[in-house]
Amino acid sequence: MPTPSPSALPGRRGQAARNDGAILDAAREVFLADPKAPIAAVAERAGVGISALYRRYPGKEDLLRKICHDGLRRYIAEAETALAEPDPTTALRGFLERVVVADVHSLTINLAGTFAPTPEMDADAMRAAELSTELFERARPVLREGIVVDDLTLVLDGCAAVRMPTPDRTREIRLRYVEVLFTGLTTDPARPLPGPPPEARELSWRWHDT
Amino acid sequence: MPTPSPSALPGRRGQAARNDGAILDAAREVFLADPKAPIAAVAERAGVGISALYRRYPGKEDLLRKICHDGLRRYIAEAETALAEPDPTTALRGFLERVVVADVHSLTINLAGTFAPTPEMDADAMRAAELSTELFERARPVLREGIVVDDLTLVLDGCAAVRMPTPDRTREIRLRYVEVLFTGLTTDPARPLPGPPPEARELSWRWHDT
DNA sequence: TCAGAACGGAACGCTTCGTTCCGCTGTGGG
DNA sequence: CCCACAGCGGAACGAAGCGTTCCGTTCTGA
Repeated sequence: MPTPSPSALPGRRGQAARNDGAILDAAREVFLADPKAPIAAVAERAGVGISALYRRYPGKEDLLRKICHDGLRRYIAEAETALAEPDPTTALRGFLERVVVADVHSLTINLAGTFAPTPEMDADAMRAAELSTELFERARPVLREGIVVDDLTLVLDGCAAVRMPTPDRTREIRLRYVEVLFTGLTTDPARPLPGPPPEARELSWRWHDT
Repeated sequence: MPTPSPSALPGRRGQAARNDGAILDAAREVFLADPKAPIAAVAERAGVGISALYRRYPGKEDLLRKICHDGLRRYIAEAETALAEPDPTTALRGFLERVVVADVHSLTINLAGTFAPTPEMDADAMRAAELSTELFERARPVLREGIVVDDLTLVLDGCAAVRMPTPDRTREIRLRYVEVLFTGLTTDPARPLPGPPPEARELSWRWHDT
């Protein structure tokens, strides 16, 4: 964020600025593939030494937090983008697709519990919940009866679980999956939905170590 | 399987027979909650010492294999049960529901790669694939155009990813999820399914260490 | 020219975990 | 009525993995 210039300035400073980005990219990829990956794997993928990591972050947990918080912000941004779309159905579908493609939810799920959330993250999480709810409420008329906001979380959980040999293929298949799920959400057969719907309380348990 | 009597015979022999079952149950629960759980956690949950485990299985991998193979056999049994059902739609839906409730797929997914499959397991896996295919082909007329057998695996992947604070609640929510997915699979909107469908080759990669 | 920012990577110490081992106990066949 | 031993509990061991620190090196920008 406070990086003066993205990447193009020369010399040692430029190298350092480029490393900033490389480390974050590497961390996202590595921790997405394996949430328990060693920090050395991140350094290797970024093409830097371990000390380049520790120069920027006091410890592993801080890096994890950063990655996760960035994901949360991305989620919020996508929700805001979706709310600018006039048609509620298109808005919700597009939102789900973009969140799935950005792989934001995988981060949230896999990294939950591995670090202590900051108050700022709690605030952002609350905002994310508000935006999701608004998106959901707008689309409610086209949704199957009985579906609740927190069902969206489960849908994203399910999509995040789909894994293919390559990241590109994973994206393709997840979009296919979103299509099936969205059809399921927006089609109302006679049959009622089974079981009590999920509640927010049941979904936040991941954040507190068992 | 070759256990002479389930649990009711007295004395040391009976205790041992009861431990057999307790260890398997504990292993299923523990490895379901955390595939990388230490073997000591299994012993503790079963209420036995570590040596009681090593008396029965040469090593951790063997226990993992056993649990997973049992799950695969359960899968086959459920598929055969489903094939006895005359109505193809009911058969497929019931099959998915039962596999999800039995949590068989979670085992397969989470434990894949942690042990070397035996030839017998390979054979059973092939048989499972055949049965799934037959179940799928029978139901094809009611399925959305473009859906393929291997999409079923993805559906099960997604359901297995849903986690709730308690096992009971997890089952309930997963069934809700199956309902939504099944509706998505059996409803055919005008829109075509995106992306190339999954292939078997893409789904078996989990079994070979990366 | 040179102080020091930035870095690479070896080394350290700690934790975790699979496996082994030893000593104890209850039992069932003789 | 015994006692050999199946069955077991859990401490102990050794290996492996990982987060973090530390030291030597390089290159820059004032």
